[in-house]
Amino acid sequence: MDPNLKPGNTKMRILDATAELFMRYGYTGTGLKQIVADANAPFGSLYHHFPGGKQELGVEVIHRSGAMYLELVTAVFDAAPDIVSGVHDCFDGAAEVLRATDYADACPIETVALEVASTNEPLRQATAEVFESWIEGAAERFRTAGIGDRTARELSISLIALLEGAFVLCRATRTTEALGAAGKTAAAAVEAALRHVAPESAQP
Amino acid sequence: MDPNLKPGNTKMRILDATAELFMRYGYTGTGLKQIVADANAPFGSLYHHFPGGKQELGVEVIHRSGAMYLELVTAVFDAAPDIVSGVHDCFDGAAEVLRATDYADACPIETVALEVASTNEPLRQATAEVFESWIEGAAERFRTAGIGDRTARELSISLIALLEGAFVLCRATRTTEALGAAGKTAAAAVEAALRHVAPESAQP
DNA sequence: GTCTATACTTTGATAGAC
DNA sequence: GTCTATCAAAGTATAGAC
Repeated sequence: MDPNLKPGNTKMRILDATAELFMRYGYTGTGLKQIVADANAPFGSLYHHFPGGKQELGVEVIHRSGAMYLELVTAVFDAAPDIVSGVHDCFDGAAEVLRATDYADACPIETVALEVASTNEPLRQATAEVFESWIEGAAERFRTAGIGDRTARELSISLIALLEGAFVLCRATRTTEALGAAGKTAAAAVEAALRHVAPESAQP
Repeated sequence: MDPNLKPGNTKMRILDATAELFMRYGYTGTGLKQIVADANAPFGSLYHHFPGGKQELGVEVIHRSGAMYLELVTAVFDAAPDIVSGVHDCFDGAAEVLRATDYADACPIETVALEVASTNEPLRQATAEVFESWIEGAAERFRTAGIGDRTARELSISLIALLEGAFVLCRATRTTEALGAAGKTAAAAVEAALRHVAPESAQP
């Protein structure tokens, strides 16, 4: 880890503030002035730490948020007694966070991903890399549970799609109904995949 | 239908242009100047037809795009020999459109929904109404096939979440892999629900 | 109703003093 | 490295001639 990124650091505060603003207002909706205001940083230091301006800051925030979210989900799975419980915990936990933050904090990169997909190639690539890391992170876990390569990847993609799609519905409707329904479907999909695993290698 | 909305109409052209721009660049990323330019309309007529400015235009576009997309999906299902085929056709068709438009045209309101969820209440409400209409439209079809009320709604929500989530992944990665995986999971979920339907009332 | 010109604000970005 | 002042451009919105 970069030792220059101590908490309380100016650069660090800028990164954290940007991550939170991106989650709520998206990339285009977040102004640099609002970022430095929230980070209690002078305007000039933003361009000192990120000479590439908003885009460079955006790329760094995407990668950072993506890595943190992966860690978070990994921790939830590690704490769960089995994979299916882990899936439930993820969706339930997301619903809890969403409610607690007045339906503001869902996925840290989803909004940005959609905004930049057709307009900003470096940012688009950053979001793609994050999603790929999530997919492979989940797939690895499913393979360890004995699920075949191809199924593991398809299953991972489907779970992430269910989560991201539910985030859209929940934030729009200001309810957690969608996360509940999607969580059920996700758990069922994992159970179905585990049912096809040879019993001796199964780790439910 | 409002007879004033003939094709070629100024108002109509503004609505169409805005819908397309929202899909690619989102709400914040779309400027009014760009809208009137794409619609071949003078700037003043935008505020003549939409006195409420960008927000009023946005609400109308959301409702319009939502209704059109519902019609489109309904037509796909009606043309399919059975429900499971209909699900496959939807995901396959979406993938085809995405590829044909260089990964630009996915869901007409998803990006906007995420952008405005925490910032613009009238727009947020419009997106919520559209999603609710989609959910109930799908649920109605599943109930007709004999699936119970509660399951029909949960299934509908999950399918829409899978589709919206896959859109994010596909646009970010510029591949259609996610729509393929999500489509498989969606079809499997419908099949599982149909398996629990009493045989005499089943309409597969 | 159509269209042009313009007002006002905010945006991302830069220069340069300290 | 920190911080202030300012720039040019783009944003939404309005006024008013035709």
